[in-house]
Amino acid sequence: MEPVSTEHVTAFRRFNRYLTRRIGVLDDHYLGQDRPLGQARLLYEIGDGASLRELRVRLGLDAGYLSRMTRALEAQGLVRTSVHHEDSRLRLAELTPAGRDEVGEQNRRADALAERLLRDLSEDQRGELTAALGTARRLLRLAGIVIERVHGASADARACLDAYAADIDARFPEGFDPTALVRPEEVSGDAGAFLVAYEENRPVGCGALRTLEPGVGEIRHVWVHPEARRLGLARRLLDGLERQAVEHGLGLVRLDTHAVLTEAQAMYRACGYTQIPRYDDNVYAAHWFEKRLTDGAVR
Amino acid sequence: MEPVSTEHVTAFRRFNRYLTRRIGVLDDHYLGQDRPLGQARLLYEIGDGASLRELRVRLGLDAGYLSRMTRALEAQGLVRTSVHHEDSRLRLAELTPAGRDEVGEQNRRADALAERLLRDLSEDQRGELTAALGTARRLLRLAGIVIERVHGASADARACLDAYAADIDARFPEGFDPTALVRPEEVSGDAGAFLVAYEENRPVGCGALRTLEPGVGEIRHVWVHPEARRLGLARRLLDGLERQAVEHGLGLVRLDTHAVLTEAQAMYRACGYTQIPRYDDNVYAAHWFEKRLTDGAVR
DNA sequence: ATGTTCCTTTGACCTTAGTCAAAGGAACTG
DNA sequence: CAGTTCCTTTGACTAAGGTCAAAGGAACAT
Repeated sequence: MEPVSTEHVTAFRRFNRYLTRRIGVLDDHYLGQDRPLGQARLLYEIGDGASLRELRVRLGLDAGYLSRMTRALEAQGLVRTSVHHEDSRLRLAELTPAGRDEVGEQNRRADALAERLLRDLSEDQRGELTAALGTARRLLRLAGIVIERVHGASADARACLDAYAADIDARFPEGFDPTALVRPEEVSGDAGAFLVAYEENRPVGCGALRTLEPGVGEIRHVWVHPEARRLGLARRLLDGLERQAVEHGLGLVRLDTHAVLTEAQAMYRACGYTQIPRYDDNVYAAHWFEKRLTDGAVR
Repeated sequence: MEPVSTEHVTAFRRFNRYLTRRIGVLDDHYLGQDRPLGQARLLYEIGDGASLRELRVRLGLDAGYLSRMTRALEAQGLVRTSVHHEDSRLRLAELTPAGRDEVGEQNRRADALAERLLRDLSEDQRGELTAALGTARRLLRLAGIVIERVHGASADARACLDAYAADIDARFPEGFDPTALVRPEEVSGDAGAFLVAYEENRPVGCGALRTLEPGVGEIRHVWVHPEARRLGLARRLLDGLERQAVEHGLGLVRLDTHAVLTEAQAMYRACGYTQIPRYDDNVYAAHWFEKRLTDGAVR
């Protein structure tokens, strides 16, 4: 891993310092009106309803503390609680109309604050700012995603593959038959690898590597959750799979793609893959690629 | 003023929310170690020494609260206080070596946090992020600067003109004689205008408008503090001065520039000024420009 | 010199934020 | 169905953050 140069660290910290000075302080106190911060945040987080358990985890609060705050909001008529239908240990919280008003007011104030901040810029400059913040957010999100190797039969792996299958079933004109997916044992242990990308502990992408023949691997099922697209995550997954291939002694990797996945093809080309003739009988494939990973290896 | 489209407001708020979620929470608790936040912030703010009064204003704290916190830090051996030489009502606080260590540790932790955040990006992506954050900060700073009309003899006006004079004295090969500056009454009331740009209540730029002859104004002394350059502030000042000109019934404005101020010349051209022959006997001027502000006026 | 303003300290208080442990009811496990 | 785990509530505390008013000393204005 290349070291992070101080230039970038400094730039990042400078920006944070500036932004917190400029808005962070105002933000909380101003937006929460005269309501305590904790309550304001809780109100906001309840949103369209959530169980206390969920809220506890999301906000990282002590159970007792949360219980009391919820009761306080209830006493103010902003929140209504009820018992979960199926699991009566769980308590659900939802906003009353008054609570919704309150959150709406919070949002209006935040908007007004942002608007006041942007007002003195020209429309061009606002566009430039929006673009810059978009880029920054995209990169920070990408930086926050961790990729881990999991067993092909793990719950997260299955969840990703299910989402992947549903996704391409909708995109391939001929649909997609889930039995064409890799079997868990093909992508686990010495046979291959399965990578899952996590954003804030939620799986948002995956990729599989299996062995085609000695020294030759195949990359399959590179998928990114719709909400995590356009971040550059697919490249990172591909990168991770290639590293896995090398570790598995697979100096050459191949992959195929469906005709409709044109962005994927462009990505593979950009990552050093070259088109080759059909190497399998995958009915969904229209293009085949390969990439040599280890130098000097003679086949 | 053009309205701010919701797109930009939303983008800005989304970014803020994201960043606070991602780092804001960690930041404070993590960086302050086991020291209370208030104390950690105070320590950081004391930096190379400051009076309690200054700190009170900067941090927006209650006098009693601040007094107690300072004493607490003093008791921990992190801060030393003394009485101001000239005004013995004021109390000065400065860091002891131990306090400096503590702040150093805070900084190291903040750096480490930033570094961990950036580590998983490629060097290219880090560069892109740094650039985006730089752009965002530049624009936010610019948006936070307010331009006000002040009297030409006011303290802020004089301070800006002094800085301007010193600045160009250093840049003009032949130096600059401050008696060539506009007189206060030329740029005040009906005769003209003096604008000062404030960033967080500190003057960071200025510009003057005076009447050359009926219907013709002259823009002079457009200056931006070195730390506020490259934000686009000069343009905003110029803009403000042109508006003042129109309000003063000056449909045509002229200005001159010194040969060495090439960026300024480029800016004037970009803002619609056209070069004209010498119209004054300013010994420092090498180029003369003018711009018509009101349509249809016949001269 | 005298009244006013400014800065800091101190005492008295209050709210918010957060922790810990005990306990009770519901669901899950074998 | 017995034991365990999970979720919530309650009581008992503590620390931190923050406010208000009174008071004393220093500087400033006239």
